[in-house]
Amino acid sequence: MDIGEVSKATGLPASTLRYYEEKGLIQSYGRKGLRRLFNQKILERLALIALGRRVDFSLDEIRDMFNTDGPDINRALLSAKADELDKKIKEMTKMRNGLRHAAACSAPNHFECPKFLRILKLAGKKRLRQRNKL
Amino acid sequence: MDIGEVSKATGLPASTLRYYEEKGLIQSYGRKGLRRLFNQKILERLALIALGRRVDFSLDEIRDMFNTDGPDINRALLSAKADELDKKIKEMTKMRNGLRHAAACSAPNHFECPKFLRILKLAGKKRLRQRNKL
DNA sequence: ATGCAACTTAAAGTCGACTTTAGGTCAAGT
DNA sequence: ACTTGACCTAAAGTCGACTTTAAGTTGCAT
Repeated sequence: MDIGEVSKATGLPASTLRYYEEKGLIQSYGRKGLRRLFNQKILERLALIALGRRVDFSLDEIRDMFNTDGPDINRALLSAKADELDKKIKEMTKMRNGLRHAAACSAPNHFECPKFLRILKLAGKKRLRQRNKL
Repeated sequence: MDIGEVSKATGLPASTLRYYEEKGLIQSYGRKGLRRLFNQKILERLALIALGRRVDFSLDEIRDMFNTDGPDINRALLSAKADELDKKIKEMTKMRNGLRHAAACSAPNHFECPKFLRILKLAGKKRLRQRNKL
């Protein structure tokens, strides 16, 4: 298939496909005249790249994950990436819960609502509490 | 507190704080000469901004979420953001599971391993199966 | 054989989120 | 009074991920 077909199939502009090739994320299997030729499995790879982008991997990271040279290095990289995702999933979950509360909350400034802040685990400690029991 | 203290307390460079002020994400309560003066609660707000950034909100989005003018508009925005996060959490979970498998998988090309692709729900359908039962 | 839509390249431009630079001001310690 | 380090502003620069532009080439339908 030529670049236009890949573009149509994926929704990505041809310029993006050329850019991805230049960066080493995809390859064409040859040319017809000047024109790049891609085979079917590019579509799967592009879907994978799109998913990677959605979960905030950089193009360089994605390219590295495709590189199967050092198998252990790759394994470690994948693991590290999984850990990173795990951390982010937790933060996003916390934030989502906070936002759900804020959207339902009657307080006029969500962002000072103690419940909201507690959900986000921001500033739980009351500072300046006068005359603390000693 | 002056900008240097805020910077020390948060780890953010002063230039970033000025930039955030310029963009309307934070305010100083006044000046001493030229120098901005911030009060304590800036720290909480900056922590919130940092969390927002971590979960991929843009500065404009964060600023909008702080704006409590149209209470319903704000509510709708928060809800929409929560939905968006939910969607992303699901994608990230899928990707994390895929990566965990890939890191443990014996196959040399993780990215063509059918199990991996199935976890990511990419390309489940075998195309070109010859002589299909009619 | 001709036309032209779809391709090609290299280089410049854009956008968000900052950072860096250049040149200036000033509060506070000696 | 003087120095100096921390602040100030406006403007330019950087980085990643593309997009746009300008100028050229070519497969294919007529």
